[in-house]
Amino acid sequence: MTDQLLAAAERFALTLSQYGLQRMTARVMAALLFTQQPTMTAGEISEQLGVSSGAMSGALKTLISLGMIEKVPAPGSRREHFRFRDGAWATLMSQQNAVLALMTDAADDGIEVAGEQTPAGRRLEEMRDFYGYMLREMPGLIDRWQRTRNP
Amino acid sequence: MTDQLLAAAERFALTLSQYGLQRMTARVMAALLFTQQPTMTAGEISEQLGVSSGAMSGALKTLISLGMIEKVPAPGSRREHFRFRDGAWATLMSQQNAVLALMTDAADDGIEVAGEQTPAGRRLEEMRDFYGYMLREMPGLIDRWQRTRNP
DNA sequence: CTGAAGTTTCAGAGATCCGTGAACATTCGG
DNA sequence: CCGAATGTTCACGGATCTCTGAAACTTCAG
Repeated sequence: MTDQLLAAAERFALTLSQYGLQRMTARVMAALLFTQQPTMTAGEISEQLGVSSGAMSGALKTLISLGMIEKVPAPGSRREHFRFRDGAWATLMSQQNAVLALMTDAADDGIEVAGEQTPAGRRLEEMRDFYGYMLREMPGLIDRWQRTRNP
Repeated sequence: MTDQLLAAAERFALTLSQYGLQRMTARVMAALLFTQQPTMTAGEISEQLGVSSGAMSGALKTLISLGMIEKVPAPGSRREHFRFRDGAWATLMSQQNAVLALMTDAADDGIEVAGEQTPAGRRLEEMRDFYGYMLREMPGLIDRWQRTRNP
């Protein structure tokens, strides 16, 4: 693993962490994305990043729950191996749908309290309509991408 | 403004802040979204939320730069009035395109360093392809929504 | 069954982030 | 112009979040 590749990985992690992802989670994701090995063990990652095994455990758990990485059934001797999942990015984007649904619901709640024919009600209706639209359209969009991959 | 509406606003702000938005920014956004007035002044918002004017200034600046709210040219007497912008949500979603572009670029960088015919290169190609696809599709998606609004 | 390697959990230290409050700047009515 | 009302900036302190380190737990080879 060249220094240049390591540097690119860290740069990427830094960017991600500016967009809401925890720093350690971003670094671990980057490590698994940029490594030339097919998989890495928790120990390898924590050594490469120079962080404790405790931090590893947390970050790996998060990434698994996000559907970005997966445990690999240990080929032979050692312990847990991890790898970046095929289709991880599409999975990540799909999970945004939950957020869209949340926004739609929040708007509905607000409309109920505010009343439809009020300033707040009208504002909330625009919000509900927009997120409702996105919620209907996104799954198809992602689906179409997946179909171009696996025809 | 009923207590019930205020409560719904705070609940909404809390949700937003769990998804990356700063707490204060989320609360101010919620106040302007849920108010029954057409506009609010900075003073009105900070009083309603019980926070300092300093915090207001920062939050309002952020929301303006995000394209979520706008200054209203002061109808008559007082100072700055603010209101939630028409089409704010679509604007917000459009700004995500910058993130998509960033991800695409990061992948390109990585591929250049890693080489195409390597494990890292192939992983990064999937990433580049996915974000490239989203980047091409999103503007049209949002455009179509805007066209249904203003035919 | 035993012990070593690996992993998870968690309390607390350290770092980071955010809002306050006050000083400074700006704007507009008079 | 002047000055009162409003807006902005920023250093500081408190709140929050994150990582470490160590102890407990798990798993597996022998």
